[in-house]
Amino acid sequence: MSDPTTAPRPTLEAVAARAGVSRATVSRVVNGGDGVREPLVERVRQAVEELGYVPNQAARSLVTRRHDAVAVVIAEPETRVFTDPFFALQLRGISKELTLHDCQLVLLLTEGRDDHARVGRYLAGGHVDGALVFSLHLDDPLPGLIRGAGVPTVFGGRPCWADGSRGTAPTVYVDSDNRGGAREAVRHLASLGRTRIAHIAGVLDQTSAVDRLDGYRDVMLDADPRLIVEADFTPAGGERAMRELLGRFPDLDAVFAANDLMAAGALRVLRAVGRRVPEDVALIGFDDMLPVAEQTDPPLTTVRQDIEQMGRLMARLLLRGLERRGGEAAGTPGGTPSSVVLPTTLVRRASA
Amino acid sequence: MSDPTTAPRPTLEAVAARAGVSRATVSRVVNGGDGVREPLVERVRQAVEELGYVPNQAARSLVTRRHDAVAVVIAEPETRVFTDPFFALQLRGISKELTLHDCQLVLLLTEGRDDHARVGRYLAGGHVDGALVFSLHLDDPLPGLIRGAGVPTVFGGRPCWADGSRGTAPTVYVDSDNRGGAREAVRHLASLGRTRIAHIAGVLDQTSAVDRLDGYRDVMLDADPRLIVEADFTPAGGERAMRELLGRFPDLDAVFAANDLMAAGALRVLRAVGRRVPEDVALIGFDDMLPVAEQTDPPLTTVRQDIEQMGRLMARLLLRGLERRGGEAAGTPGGTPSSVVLPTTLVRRASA
DNA sequence: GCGGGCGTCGGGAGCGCTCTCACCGGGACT
DNA sequence: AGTCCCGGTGAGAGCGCTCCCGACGCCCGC
Repeated sequence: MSDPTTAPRPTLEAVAARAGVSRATVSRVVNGGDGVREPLVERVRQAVEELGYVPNQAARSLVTRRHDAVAVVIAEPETRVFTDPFFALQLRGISKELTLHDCQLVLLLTEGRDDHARVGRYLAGGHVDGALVFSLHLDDPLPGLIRGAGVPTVFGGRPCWADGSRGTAPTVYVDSDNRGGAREAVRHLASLGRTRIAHIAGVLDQTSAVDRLDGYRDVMLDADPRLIVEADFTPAGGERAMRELLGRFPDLDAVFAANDLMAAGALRVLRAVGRRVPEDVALIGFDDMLPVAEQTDPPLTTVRQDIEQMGRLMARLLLRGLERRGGEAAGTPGGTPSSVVLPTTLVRRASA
Repeated sequence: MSDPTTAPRPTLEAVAARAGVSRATVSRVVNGGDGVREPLVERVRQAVEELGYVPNQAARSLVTRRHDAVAVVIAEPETRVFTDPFFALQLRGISKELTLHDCQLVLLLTEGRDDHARVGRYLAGGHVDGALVFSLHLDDPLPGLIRGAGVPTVFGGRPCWADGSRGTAPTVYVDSDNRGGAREAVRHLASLGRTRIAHIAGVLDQTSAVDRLDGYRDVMLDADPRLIVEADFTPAGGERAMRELLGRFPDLDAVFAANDLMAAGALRVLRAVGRRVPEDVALIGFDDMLPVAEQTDPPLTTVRQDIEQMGRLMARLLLRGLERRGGEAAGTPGGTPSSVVLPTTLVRRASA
């Protein structure tokens, strides 16, 4: 706690008095200064400076119905998903972009049903201009709630319903090219002369896991389906899956895991049973989660996605949509911002 | 983007009309319903329900001068520090506690000087009721700015000035017992019969690094100062430091690293030069950063801090301070909330 | 049976801002 | 020379809410 004597903050009125102009003029200057002659602008600026005037956002919002704030909703931050730097990087990207536009970031973390209701109410309450939503699971009710709330929204990661082209309003999302990345990884394994290539999939109620699996399948057109094991994105899950796979196919010579954590688990099992990586079994992960991918022995070859960039893009898309709204109401050139899929890159280290 | 036709949200007035009462009565019901007779309360509640009324926070703030929102300021989220789940967990703890009190979380990430000014302006602008601030570096101007802004604040981690008892206003912070945890780690190494115990310190412009070093010194009272090497909290730094130490003391038999990342780096070097862990050299880290500590080989013995709990506590302390303010203005029993230092626990795995 | 007090309720002012509109002056045009 | 127009400025209304205060019962006590 600091200063308990809350000094009364100067108001527009006070600035106007000091500058010898009307409230309206001060307001104009504060909001860009268009239509005010230079000498007056200067006088007002100085008064603002001297008084340390800061606009009262509440009063402003009351009349403009804008808040210069967007909500970032992160659903179900279980320890597992929260443990990786994914969201931190997204947030950083989002924050940078929002800052550029003088927009605040209201963070909403949810877990469990009642939280969903709370978030729904908050968004519907019109406290923010828009929302950036991360919802990982197929059965998550949150996206539906949000669409109901009528708040402009951009999703992080392709939401589940966005694959079938429903008759619904267009959903804007930013995702990385999970499928393409997976394809590249598997192709790389194939180019190494590997033929028995297994896949440790993530939880298949997430589009990212499904897409990576699809990418694998794109390349391994007629592979034995038993080469695919679904796990849970954790190292322990990766271990179990690896053991399972080794049991089924003692002769397998490559593994593509749907994330680095599972790859790390798989790596431990491989080493434990005496398989050399990459000589006997080549291994590729996904995410390029640095503290893991660089720390394994050997360091992990993996598929990198530019997570911070995803965040920036989400924010940019949302803001663009918002200003379109405020502007010509409709029909402005450019049309509705549409979804973006960012490219991935294969990072070659030692494991494949 | 969704529904472009923004439906006009119902106002207090509308609810009042529908319930056949006055605005004032609706307001009373919405804010707890004290002093309104039951049948009326019920009627109003129903009207609220039917109209889907949500209070306009801006209008409310305008008169109450409260915002039901606190800022979380995270200074300098360099990739290194942002890469570990530390902030994510803190945020989760903070979010949970704030949610309990119907309080919003405004996230402010900063990097660089101009950002500081921006944050200072924002806080001084009175847009939030309080602030939770994470500032890691000794020379960070942010804490000063914030104190200047006159916003109730709780710090995450002991700020640098809080050690000397200045005549300034009391600073409230939440920290974990870095020094005690370090002591416990080093004592554990000693109890294993190790005598040549080295310390890989973190960047010493952070109080956490300094405290951990102090804890080491508390136990190793007359150790050779050359057993201490300052590194930068990264795996690469840990590697360099380890090599340095091995050069100086080929006979060292234990290492306490100020975080898990450096411990992981040290571990790689030890293995590379053929030292067995823990047989030849025992190794302890700090943080219990799961994706690292559990993935190393052998798994890392380390000092755990309950990060989420720290977050919760910070929020609780701040909120308590805020309600004291709003309440009896001053002199309420209980006094100013004071800083809290949370205990750490030694997690024994295989490396020591 | 009557006055004071308390518990409920409504009226109204006003929080600080934006925005519309009326006003005013000067240059260009008829 | 008079009129029109237009850029610049000020006055005033009103955004949706809270909170103060005054009005109105109602019950209790004398």
